[in-house]
Amino acid sequence: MVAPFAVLAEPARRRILDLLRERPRLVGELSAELGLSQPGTSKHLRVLREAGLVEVQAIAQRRRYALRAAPLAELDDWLAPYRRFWTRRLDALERELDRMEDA
Amino acid sequence: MVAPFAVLAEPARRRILDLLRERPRLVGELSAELGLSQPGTSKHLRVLREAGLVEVQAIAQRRRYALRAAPLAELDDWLAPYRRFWTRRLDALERELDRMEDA
DNA sequence: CGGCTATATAACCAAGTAGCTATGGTGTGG
DNA sequence: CCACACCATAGCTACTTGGTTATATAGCCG
Repeated sequence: MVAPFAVLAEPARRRILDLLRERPRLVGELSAELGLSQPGTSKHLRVLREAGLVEVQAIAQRRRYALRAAPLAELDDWLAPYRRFWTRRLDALERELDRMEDA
Repeated sequence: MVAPFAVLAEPARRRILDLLRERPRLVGELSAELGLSQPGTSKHLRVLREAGLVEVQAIAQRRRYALRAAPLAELDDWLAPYRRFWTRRLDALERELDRMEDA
């Protein structure tokens, strides 16, 4: 139940979640798509599992991993109070772009 | 221009941003509030600076650090496609809580 | 100018970790 | 029931990193 920040610091793990967002996958599929060794993939999956970010379904000797996005809410909560800081800037940028289009 | 994920994996750095969200601060203030050594604090500030998450203003021999939230948008972008996955669950939870209140 | 304050950088160390290969466990299918 | 496929874990290594102390740089003030 480590904060998801540390878990998501690893690009490979973000990539796994991106893939699972599409549909659940077997370890072998993930390993192939990541271009990573099978044990390496399993290690990342373990971290994600312990963080509650994925759930496993056993199908014979296979393991189907699926996304569990709930813990990401914690990340969103941390982010929330910052949102107004950059939306302002984006608004300013948009106005700037609009001005450039006019010219 | 490292992805902000790795930068924010460190609790001390998230704490720094939280403090700067309130108001800009000097290194000494941050060091004190974090309970960290001054060099340690400076090291974190360097990482945040290189990630574009803070900006510095020199005042004599002091350094006033301020929040620059723009790079957090990248984090928000990554998070966006996941949002619908847990809002569903939260909605369900809310309905459940409403039901409990009624009882 | 001399000493003090504020900060950055350097050098070092201990701990964590991501990758690998090797191996173990388990269920399938021929 | 046996050889194989799928996956997890163990064990190793190289690298990264967060913390420290020591030192350098720079500006202030008496």
